[in-house]
Amino acid sequence: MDAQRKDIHNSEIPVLCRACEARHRGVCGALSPAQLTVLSKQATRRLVAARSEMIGERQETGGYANILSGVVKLTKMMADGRQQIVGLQFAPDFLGRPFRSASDVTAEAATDVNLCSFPKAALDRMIKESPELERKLLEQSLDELDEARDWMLTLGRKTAAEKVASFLYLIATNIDPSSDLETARFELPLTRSDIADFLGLTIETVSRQITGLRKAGIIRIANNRHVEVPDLSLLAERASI
Amino acid sequence: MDAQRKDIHNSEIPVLCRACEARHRGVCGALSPAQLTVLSKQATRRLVAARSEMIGERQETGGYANILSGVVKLTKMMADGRQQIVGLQFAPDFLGRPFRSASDVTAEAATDVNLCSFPKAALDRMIKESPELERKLLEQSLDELDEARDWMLTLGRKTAAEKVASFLYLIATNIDPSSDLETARFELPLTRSDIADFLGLTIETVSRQITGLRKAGIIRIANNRHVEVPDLSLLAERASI
DNA sequence: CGTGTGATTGACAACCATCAATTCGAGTGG
DNA sequence: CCACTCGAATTGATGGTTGTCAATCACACG
Repeated sequence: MDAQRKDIHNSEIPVLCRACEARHRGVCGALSPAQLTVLSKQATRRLVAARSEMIGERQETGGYANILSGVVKLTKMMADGRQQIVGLQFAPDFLGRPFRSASDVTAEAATDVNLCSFPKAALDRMIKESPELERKLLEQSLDELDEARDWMLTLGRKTAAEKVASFLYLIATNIDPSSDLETARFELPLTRSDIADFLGLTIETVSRQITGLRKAGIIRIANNRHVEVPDLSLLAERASI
Repeated sequence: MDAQRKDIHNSEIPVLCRACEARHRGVCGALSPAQLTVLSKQATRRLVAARSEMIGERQETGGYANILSGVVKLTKMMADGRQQIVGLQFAPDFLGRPFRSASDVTAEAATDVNLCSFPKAALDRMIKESPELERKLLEQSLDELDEARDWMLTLGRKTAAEKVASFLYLIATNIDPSSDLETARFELPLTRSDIADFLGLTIETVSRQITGLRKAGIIRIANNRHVEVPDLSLLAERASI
């Protein structure tokens, strides 16, 4: 254990991790090269197809994972089938929950998702050893809390038009690769049905609001999924942000 | 044996802390008697009157505090005045945020609130020294995240009637001292206006739904604030929980 | 008694959900 | 290549839930 820490090779980053974003912006940034080496030996890369549930990634047979690419939606469902998306996670977010969870959330791949996943035990051990890692987890959960609360305002107090604009703005600022802060261009990671479940609306209302934004020139759409926003500030205005 | 140890060392617990619930269920449970002593010397007890903002307790001149009694509401407001309560905190919750906050939340006393507050620097130092404390903070923030997500389902997918029932159920299970899990009896900590802001409704709708529950015999109300719930399971049913 | 704040109740309108029909796009097979 | 199918998305017509505006009530306080 301590011998490993002092290993003369400990400045070498494991191959698997070298190009990984999680090492910079994600939780792995809290790990030493030696710890990364230990963890990477137990890590497996997995591709999860869009629309498949990732139970087993979370609660029960709990494992943890970093999102390498793609979008994961966290959903809650009522007994009668009503559904609400309570969170979206993007690369390089960390998936999975230390300790028990009071509430039941289902994780599902919204798009094809690449994961780097670890056995629960391995990471739990590492959490105990490394306060830095725990700090990172605390920071991510505080960020998620902020996001959840921002969205509560959207759900509780915004009109359908504002909700849809808010959603597009959220996606634009989270996925767009070009992101010059003026314009955006991206593929929607969610279906209309997903968007409705995220916004607490119906698919018909979502569709009508999107049409409204398109006719107003705020957005352009091709193939139902490809979106262009010529002026993000106009979109933000529609979202009342 | 552990209980015995606790009793023996009880004499080392600072006077201020002896009867404090935060030592058992709150973050102070993570501190050693020595740490408690250090912290308690810098702690001050404060009474905050209902309806007064507790800015200064959070972000800017940030301090931290434990809630000893009362209810604190966390609110967000839009530029045009629309408002949403994004969280309620009860004793012995911890108030305040380590690190910076991405979003702006205002804390306000819903009822008269008793606080045990510390200077930011003192607790920040202690966080660095004590992984246990950081762990407690992580656990509380994960709990808050669960609560926020539960509430997102309520905000996005429940009807006005279900929302009001959900709210009453939430309060009943958080405040009622008798709490025999069958019946409940309590003082509402929020005004109708607060309830509306919590549920994403108007005060009129809240009032109508409360009247509906009263006429259906699910609840009894006196003085606008005193509520009795003869059968909590009936209330849960109305809330679709 | 008046005044003020919070809560209730009523009448009406608006927004969004529901139900239904149509269009669009991507596969599939004749 | 076209016809067919299937799911997703759009569009339209209508109704219901909830918001808005307004009046009244209840209670506390000067």
